[in-house]
This record gives sequence, C-alpha cells and structure tokens, in this order.
Amino acid sequence: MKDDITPKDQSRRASRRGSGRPTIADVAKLAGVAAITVSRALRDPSLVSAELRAGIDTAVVQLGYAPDPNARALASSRADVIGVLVPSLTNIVFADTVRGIYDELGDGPLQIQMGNTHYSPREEERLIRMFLSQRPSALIVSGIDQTETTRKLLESADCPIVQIMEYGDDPVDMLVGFSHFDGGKAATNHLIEAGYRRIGFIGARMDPRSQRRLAGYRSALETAQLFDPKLVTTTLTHSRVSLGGPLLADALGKVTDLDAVFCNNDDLAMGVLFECQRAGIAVPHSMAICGFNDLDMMHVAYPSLTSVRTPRYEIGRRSVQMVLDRLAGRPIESPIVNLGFELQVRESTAR
Amino acid sequence: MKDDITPKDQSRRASRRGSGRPTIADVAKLAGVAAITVSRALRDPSLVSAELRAGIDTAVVQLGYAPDPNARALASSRADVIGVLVPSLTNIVFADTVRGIYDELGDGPLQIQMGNTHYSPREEERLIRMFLSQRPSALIVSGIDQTETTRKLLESADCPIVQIMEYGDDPVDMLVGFSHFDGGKAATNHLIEAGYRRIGFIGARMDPRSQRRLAGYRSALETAQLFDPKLVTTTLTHSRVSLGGPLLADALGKVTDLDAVFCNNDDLAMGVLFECQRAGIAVPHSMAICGFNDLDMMHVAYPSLTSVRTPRYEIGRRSVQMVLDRLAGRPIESPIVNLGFELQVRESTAR
DNA sequence: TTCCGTGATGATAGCGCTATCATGCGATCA
DNA sequence: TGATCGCATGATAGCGCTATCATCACGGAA
Repeated sequence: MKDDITPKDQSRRASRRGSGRPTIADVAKLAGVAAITVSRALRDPSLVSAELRAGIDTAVVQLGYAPDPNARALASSRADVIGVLVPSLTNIVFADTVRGIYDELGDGPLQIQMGNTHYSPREEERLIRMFLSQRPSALIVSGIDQTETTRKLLESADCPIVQIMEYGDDPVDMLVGFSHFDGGKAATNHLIEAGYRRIGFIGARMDPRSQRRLAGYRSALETAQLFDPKLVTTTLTHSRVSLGGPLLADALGKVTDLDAVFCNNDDLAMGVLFECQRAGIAVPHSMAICGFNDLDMMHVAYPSLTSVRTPRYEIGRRSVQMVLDRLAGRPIESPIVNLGFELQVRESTAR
Repeated sequence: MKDDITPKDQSRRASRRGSGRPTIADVAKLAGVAAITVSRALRDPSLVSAELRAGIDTAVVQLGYAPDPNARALASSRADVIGVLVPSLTNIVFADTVRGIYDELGDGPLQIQMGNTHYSPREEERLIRMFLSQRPSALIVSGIDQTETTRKLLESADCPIVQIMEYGDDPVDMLVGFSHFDGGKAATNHLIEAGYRRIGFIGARMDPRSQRRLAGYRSALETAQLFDPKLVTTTLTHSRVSLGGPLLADALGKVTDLDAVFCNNDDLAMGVLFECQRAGIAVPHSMAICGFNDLDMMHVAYPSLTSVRTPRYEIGRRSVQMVLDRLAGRPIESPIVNLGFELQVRESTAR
C-alpha cells in the first residue's frame, strides 16, 4: 500500500506547482481530444458531437474532475458569482429574502457572495467595490438609497444589477420590491377605519424603509386630520422584541390617550403586546396593535396580531429570476416589479 | 466629451481580451518597478523597501488598482475565501452565528462563501465538494454528523476545518460549540427541581442537535424515574412559532396531567405560551414552559420564559479566531472549545 | 583580500481555463 | 464543378497574478 503512486501523481510531482487535482488537460488526454473541446463540452454540450461528449463525460467521472472556478473566472473575465448585499443577516426579513435567492439558484453553477452592510452606505460602497473586483455575474443590492458614488459604480458595472425590497421608478438597472410608504399608509388607514383616533407610530433603527413607512403613516393621519408629532416614537438602536415595551412606555408618557400603535415591524409589535399584557392594557379594546411583515408568530399570538404581509421570500426568488433571464439573454417583462403587500387584519385591531 | 479616450483605454482596446481595469503590470510600470515587487508590496509590505512601497502605494491610488482575487487564487492555488456551511439561513440560531463570523472577519481580506445544506447530509456533501474545488482558505461546517464520505473529504482537505455548534471529542480538525445533551439535561433537571412531575418534550425538525437535547431530557427524567415515552411529542416539519400550539395540543391529548414542557427551541416555547393563554392554562401554575436558545423575546414575554442561553454569536467569532490563528501559524490553545450554555430561570417555570 | 550570507529586487514560467482564430470537411448553390 | 458556407474541432495565446529561482549589492567573517 505504501508505493501506490499513480502515473498522474508522478507527473504532477515533477512540476513545481499545481494542486494535484486533475485538470482539463488530464481529461482531454484521457478522452483523446483537445482541452478546448473538453471545455466546450462542459460549458455547452451542444457544441460538441455526441461521441466526443460521451468520451469526455466518462473521463470526467473516471478522474473525478471538477473545474476550477478561479481559472474559469480569470480566463473568461466573469465569475460565476452573484454578489448579494443586505443590511443585516439576523433580521428575518432579509434572511427570508436570502433564502429565496438561494432557493431559486438551486444547485446551478452560480454561487452567492454575501455582504453585510450593517445599514451603512459607506460599508455598502466598500463592499460593492470589493465585489466588483471579482467581476460578478450579477449584483443584488438592498434598497434604493445608495450613495452617489455607489450608484455610479453600479451604473458602470457591466453586469445585471437588481435593487430589492423597495419600489421606485428610477432603478440603476432592475428593481423588485414593494412600496413601504403604501404599506405604512394602508396599515394606518385600517386603524383609522377601525375607529382608533390616537394612533402612535413606534419605530427602531429608522433606516430608509422605516422612514418611508413612517411617511405613509403620517400621510394617512394627516389626510384624516389626526396627525400629531407627539404620536411618533422612534429610536436609532436596532429593532428587537424587548424594545417594544420601553417604546410603548415612552409613547404613553407623551400621549396618555393613545389608543393604537402602528409598529415599524413585528418584533416591536410583539414587545408592545407583552407590555400591554404586563401592564393590564386590554388589546384591542384599550390599545390596538399593528405590526409590519407578518412573521409567522403574528397569527398565533394571543390576541392574534394584525400586520402587513410582505413578499420577502418572493422578492428573493424574483430577483434571481430576473438575473437569470438577463444572463440567458431572455427578454425581461419589466425591469421594475412591484410585488405589493397584503394587510392581514386580526384580533389586535378589532375594537 | 465623446472622444475622451485615455491612453490606457487605447492600449487596452488593442488587445483581444482583458477587463479594462488596471492590472498589477500597470501599477508596476507607473511606479517604475517590476510587477512582482508590486505583488509583494501588496501582500506583505515588509518585503519591500520603504521608498518603493511609497511609490507603489501612490501608483495604486492613482490608478484605482484593485487586485483580481481570481487571478490571485489561480496563481497561489489558494482563494481568500472561507466556506461556511449552515443547515438553515432563517433559523436565528445560525443567523447569529453567521453574524459572529462576519463580524470577526471584519474588513479583512477573507471573504465568506455560504452554503445552505437544508439539514441534508447529501446536500452538505455536494456543497463541500463544490467549496473544495475553489481551494478555500478554511471551512466552517455545522455539526459533527457528516456522512462518512464527507468526513473523508474534509480530512483530506488541506485547509483548516472548524466544526461548530456542537461539542464532541473527535473533530475532523477543530471544534467549537457546546453540549446539547447537557443543555437538555440541565433544563429538564431544573423543571424536576422546581417540582414538576409530568414533564413533556416538544420538538420539531429533529436534527442531530435536537436529538441530543432530547437524549439529555430523557436522561434527566430516567434518573428521576419520571420518564414516559408518551411525554415526547415531535414532528419532522421545520420549527416555527405556530407549531407550538398544535404540538402542545397533541401532547395534552396523550398526557392529560402534563404539567411542564421542555421545548426544543424558543419558537415552540412561544407558541406553547400563546396556546396556554388562549386555552386558559395558567403558566407557570398549571403548565411550566422552558425553551432553548434564549432569544431576546424570552425575557420580555408575559410571563417571562425560562430558556437555555446558547453562545451562538460567540461560536461564530471563536471559529473565525481559530481559523485566523491557524492561517497565521499562531499556536491554537486547544482544537476543541466548549463554550457552554447558561440556564436562564424565569417566571414560566416558577411554581 | 576573499568569500559567503543576507536581504532586496527582478526575470521567468506557469496556475487552469477560455477567447480567438485557423483548419478541415461535407453540404449547398449557381 | 468550383466557390461558398456552416459546423465541429484544434492550436495558440493569453487572463492577472505569484512561486521559484536568479541576480546584485552590501557587510561581516576568515
């Protein structure tokens, strides 16, 4: 067993470098064709006759050959990588979207390179520069509020770009999302129609999407002549369930007759619910609660919580579809896709 | 504005291929040194004299040069990429861990390539093969239950490997995690000590870690002579808050005098709490609830929920530290790190 | 003085793959 | 029948970078 060196090992051993793994040249030799033919057979079998293809496939299996993505990327100046930029990895909203992206990509050749911007436009710019140096096949970025420099970088990148999560009319290239303004407005209108009059807004980490939801909330209240700046309670710290209670307390400190809250997201809504339970505030009679995103927990909470269902997972899938269509040269129906949202009315807002 | 072609563009235009971006050769020419010197200055400035370094840095900035990671990987047969394999992207446990990994890597040269195994060992094997074809700098994989083939693949990979999330004495290379068996046992012992006697187990998607928590639960109950197979209620579907209620109902159908449940994770525990509220079951008097992981929501729930706090984020950071130490040739204190857990006793288990 | 070691720099030759152009061959057309 | 075309295959030359070895200047030891 100790001298079982294969011929390949020996030839490799003589060379100075190399990985020891079979290369396209090894496959070519075994199959009795030129390396370039193997390359073609692997990338697009229709370019090679059936006989050669069979021989090549056999050789590939026999050697356990796997193409080197780095060599491929260098030679073709195009990496089989999609860069994905999200502001947070732990925010379930983006986690769902990223899951949609992975699912839609399946076990195809495209890999994902993920970047976490931590809600920082500067960090986003740095990551985009870094990603572009790899010549990705496409870039998927969150939001539409890039810095001017970032936008120029994206515009001059020669690959498909998809901006996700938001709706807007001036994407760098393609866009898929929904209107946060409309979502905030719809939720607030629902509370108004349900008969609530002192409707607060509770928000954490006021990123651009949160700001737009707030703007929608404000627009609805102003139309109904119910807006009051004191109704708005926000903080810059990142959102979490345990922030809901303190923010509600803040809000009640400013507006004692508060009878409803539109929470910037479901975590806060859940925290508000717990705080109400603890403080003995009846939901929905004394306090209505509406969340945003409609996470799974919302419909089982007691009382069940009204929320705005957002198409997070679908956004991920759709963005990849658009990228794949573009890469395959297929026509894109529309470069701007609005996937909408759906208000889920439940016990927490039924007076 | 239409004829503003720079000299670089013109020379590039003459060549058949190329990206149009400045290369190391451009920097070298501008700085008046050889390409290899630029390469050295970029990778390890101490190899190059201060004067040359200054000139090179200037040229880099002036040209906006960024190294091509693909070319680098090809030439050095080592990509600046760490492969990370997790079973789920939306499970907050892994999201926290991945966040720790990203945070510890910071803006260093190493990138992350993430793979989602969907709790499938076969998929894990496929992804590891794919990752290895890139010659990653390191691999971080979840759990210790790889297939035999996968384990061999990992053992023969010539890069650091860290298995995370679990504790065991036979890692492929390095390991950082904690004992799920002990966690399950500690939680169950707490319930026993608190005076509960009919303690159920509720679990979803019984992956290996869940199985070990169940084994810990069972061990504790058997020691106390309280075990009864009917106490265990599990399902294979993936865990979510809305599964807690139905599972509790199942459990109560089998064991009418159930007085406590140890939930496989916090989502289920939260679902169980809501179901109790809805069904009018007093927590903790008639039903104790204990979760696992101690997500943020647990301590603000009403009543607050007992849980086992797990070092998810820290596992991510530590795994990267171990990888970086190894890559830098620094000594590793111990290849096996047990980060432990901490039982957080709250209202939901205080009879 | 001679020699060798050391450290900085350079020349060369790939890494494994693919873009590009060249070749050969049979089919098609006037 | 010869010109022409399309198609399958091959030869060649890089993609942008780094491993390896070569070179050179300098300083200290013998």
